[in-house]
Amino acid sequence: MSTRPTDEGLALSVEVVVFGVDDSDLKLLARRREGEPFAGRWALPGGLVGGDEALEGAARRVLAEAGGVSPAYLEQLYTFGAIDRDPRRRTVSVAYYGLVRLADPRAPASAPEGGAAWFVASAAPRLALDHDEIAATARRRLQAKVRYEPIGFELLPRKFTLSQLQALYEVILERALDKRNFRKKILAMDLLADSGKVEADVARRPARLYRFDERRYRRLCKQGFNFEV
Amino acid sequence: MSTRPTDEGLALSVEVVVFGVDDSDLKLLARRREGEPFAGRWALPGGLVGGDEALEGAARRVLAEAGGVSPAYLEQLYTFGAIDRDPRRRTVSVAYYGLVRLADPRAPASAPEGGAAWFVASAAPRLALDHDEIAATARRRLQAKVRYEPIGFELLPRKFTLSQLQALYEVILERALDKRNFRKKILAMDLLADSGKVEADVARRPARLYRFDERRYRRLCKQGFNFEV
DNA sequence: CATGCTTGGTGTAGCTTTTACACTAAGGCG
DNA sequence: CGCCTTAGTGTAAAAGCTACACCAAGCATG
Repeated sequence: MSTRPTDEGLALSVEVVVFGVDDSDLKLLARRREGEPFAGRWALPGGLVGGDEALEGAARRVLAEAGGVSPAYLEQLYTFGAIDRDPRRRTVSVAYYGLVRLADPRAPASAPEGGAAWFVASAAPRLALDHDEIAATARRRLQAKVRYEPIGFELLPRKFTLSQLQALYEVILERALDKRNFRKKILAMDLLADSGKVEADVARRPARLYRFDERRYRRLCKQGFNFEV
Repeated sequence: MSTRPTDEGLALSVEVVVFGVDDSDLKLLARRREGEPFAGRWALPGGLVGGDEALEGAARRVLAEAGGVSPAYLEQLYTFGAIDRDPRRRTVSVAYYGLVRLADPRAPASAPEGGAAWFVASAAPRLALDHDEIAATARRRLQAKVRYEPIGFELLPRKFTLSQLQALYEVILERALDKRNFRKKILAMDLLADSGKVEADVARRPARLYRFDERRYRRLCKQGFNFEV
């Protein structure tokens, strides 16, 4: 029965798995490690939690530092605490996962700052420590959660077409969806507001642009509505 | 940007929410706090994580210490880290939740050891610190999870009747279920093995006793089967 | 300016799943 | 032997899901 006190060398950190969607790929943010061990290897953004810092605050801070990213959605994922997950010292890591709008002009997809880079999630390099496991857990969680909570919208620009939305779900869920059924279902939920506008600068029939109506969503939720795709 | 190093007074603990079902109530294990602050108040079993101790191991240890309980199911719930959640010092707490078979003769429902006691979950006393919030989170998680993973069986004796199972789901989900539809659905999944036996010592028509067939469940899962109630 | 190329946008029929609902069966008890 | 209690069973209507194919609109090209 192990009762060595906590402080004897136990460290607490956060790691953050950030997803974005660019065109038709689910992307993942990684950065090169600066410190030992595994300096120079790719890893998730992360770092120690300050003694007077909230956990989610620490997650946002490490993201701001690594890549200058500010996620539209951020949720605690799981806490990884295997005894030997870090070779230096016992480190317990609270993992978060987040979503960012890559298509937004404000978050240039290709060039995050500070040694960070976006990878297609299914073709990312191996990450240091147990970060591959953390990323895989985040991916499964995203896949599950996107089906019963409308968090997918956080990955699109504010105004989007139904085709963009469908493509997004197809990328995350890794399977094709029927166009008519998808549109029927989404529109029937009455969560999208028609912006009245259409796409510009496309060499084909332009599509209508919709917005996710968060007020209406919250109102419906109170009445027992359940999002599901 | 807060970067005080982790060790400056940051403590890591586990807290465990244990559920059991006795007759027709969902019960919750609590114990009286020994140390300050809030000595003598009811709280969740919990304690500091040893420097060389796994998180789940710590959860099992504190349960063994408080009440002598050994849960049939145990899962990490969430990590609570609000800066002021413990008045003494910054404490980050990894919460777990677990299920025990109260109806089992081996786990006497009424008399756990060591200052611990079972409470009907909806009528438990106020718990110290943020433990009410932790317990509420666990309850929501159990409610969600029981619907798409067959963990409810961990709360019943090994052999059980369909009425017991239905009553269990009604208690956890807090709503009535239709008897015929429930039986149809559960039996159609082909996860229960008829034990061939029936209840004894009941003053009415005795019901068939079933067992949950875990081998078959795992086999079906590999074929893409999804439990759902 | 006509043609073609590309993606947008729409309805229906069959099938599966879910819901609602009420009576007989079996055993112990008095 | 009659009564009490819970066990155990089927069906019909409604809702939801799946599969599937063609015309529309705008731009580009010759």
